[in-house]
Amino acid sequence: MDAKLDSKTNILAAAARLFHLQGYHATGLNQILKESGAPKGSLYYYFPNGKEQLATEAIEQMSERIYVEIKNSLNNFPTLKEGIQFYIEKLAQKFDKIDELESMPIGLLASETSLISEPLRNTCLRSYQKWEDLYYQKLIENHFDSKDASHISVMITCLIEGAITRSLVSHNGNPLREVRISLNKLIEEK
Amino acid sequence: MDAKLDSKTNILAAAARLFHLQGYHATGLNQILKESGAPKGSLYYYFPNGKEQLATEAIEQMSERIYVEIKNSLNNFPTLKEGIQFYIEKLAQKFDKIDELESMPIGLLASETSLISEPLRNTCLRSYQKWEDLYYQKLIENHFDSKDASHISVMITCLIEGAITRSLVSHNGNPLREVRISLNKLIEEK
DNA sequence: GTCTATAGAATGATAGAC
DNA sequence: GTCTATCATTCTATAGAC
Repeated sequence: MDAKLDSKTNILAAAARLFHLQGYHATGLNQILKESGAPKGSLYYYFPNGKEQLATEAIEQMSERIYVEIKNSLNNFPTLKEGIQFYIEKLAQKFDKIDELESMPIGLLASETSLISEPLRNTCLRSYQKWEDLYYQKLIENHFDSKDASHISVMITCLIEGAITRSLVSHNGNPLREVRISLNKLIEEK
Repeated sequence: MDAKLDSKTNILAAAARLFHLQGYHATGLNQILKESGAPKGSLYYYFPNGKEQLATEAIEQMSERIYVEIKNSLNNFPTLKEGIQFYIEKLAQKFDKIDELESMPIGLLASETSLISEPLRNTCLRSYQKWEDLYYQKLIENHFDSKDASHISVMITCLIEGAITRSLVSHNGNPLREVRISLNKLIEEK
């Protein structure tokens, strides 16, 4: 039973890593299978809808991982302002050593697939909304009104995704740090 | 002579459109040729370094087009604050009718290629820096000090790129409009 | 149920005819 | 110089052996 589960787990783990690092179209099923050690038949046994299903589940897994990471970051501090600073600094550090980068949020996959696959677009949309809800709830706790809270939540997603792209091109986490500073101005204490 | 130039021009125009809409790996050379009407031999005659060279020149062309668009937007207004609002609103409108979208800035290509091609990464980096220099110069004109101006310039790039991704996933330009509002707060008058 | 072998199409690239 | 025909490779997906 463990072996069975491991096969599916291994395929999904390899897929998640490669999809988020290289993108949807740059990642072949053969590469995923080679890295996971599983044969091709297993992939279509566990993921009968092929590449699209594999990508959907990979995004969901990554989404959940980031959700937990954000949640933990926010829980360490009384305000969103402080928590988000901590989270972004951790993110920035990943981009300083670009060679060791082994995962990043879903922006690349979202951009690649939003125009060609409704299931993948919806998965990405739900991910963003789940993260934004974490920000939103924390802002409500911090006595922001609902309208401001929901505005700032979307802003944070945009800022982080854009800064990730910009950091990737710069080969360092400095753009993320610029964003971190700006968020201080954007999230005014109530 | 016109025919010669047209062949190269047509290939590049089709490539620029498809690369920016679909991404680097999702766009095949055959698709580019089919859309441009040119035969495959011509592509390798005009772009001997193949797909990578074609993408480089496509990004440079798109970069220049956006540069002019930003420049014109800023020239219409006395302050960066007002000019950038105008530019972003124009951008947002493109995402409201997602089916008619026929080009968007370079974020997707940048994310796809920054880890696998130094020439493409450098082309993207130069594009971002050229746009940021427009913002920077306008801010200096508006009497911002150099440090603030350079910080805000990078911020704007990150915000716009992130909001484009977010708008793509939402299938409307609202995230871009949220960003537009926030920029009012982030660019404080001096 | 697990996996091998392969189909069928598309990819980027090239050689060589005209 | 311009373009056609084809290369080897890789892609996703499937049929069928065990």
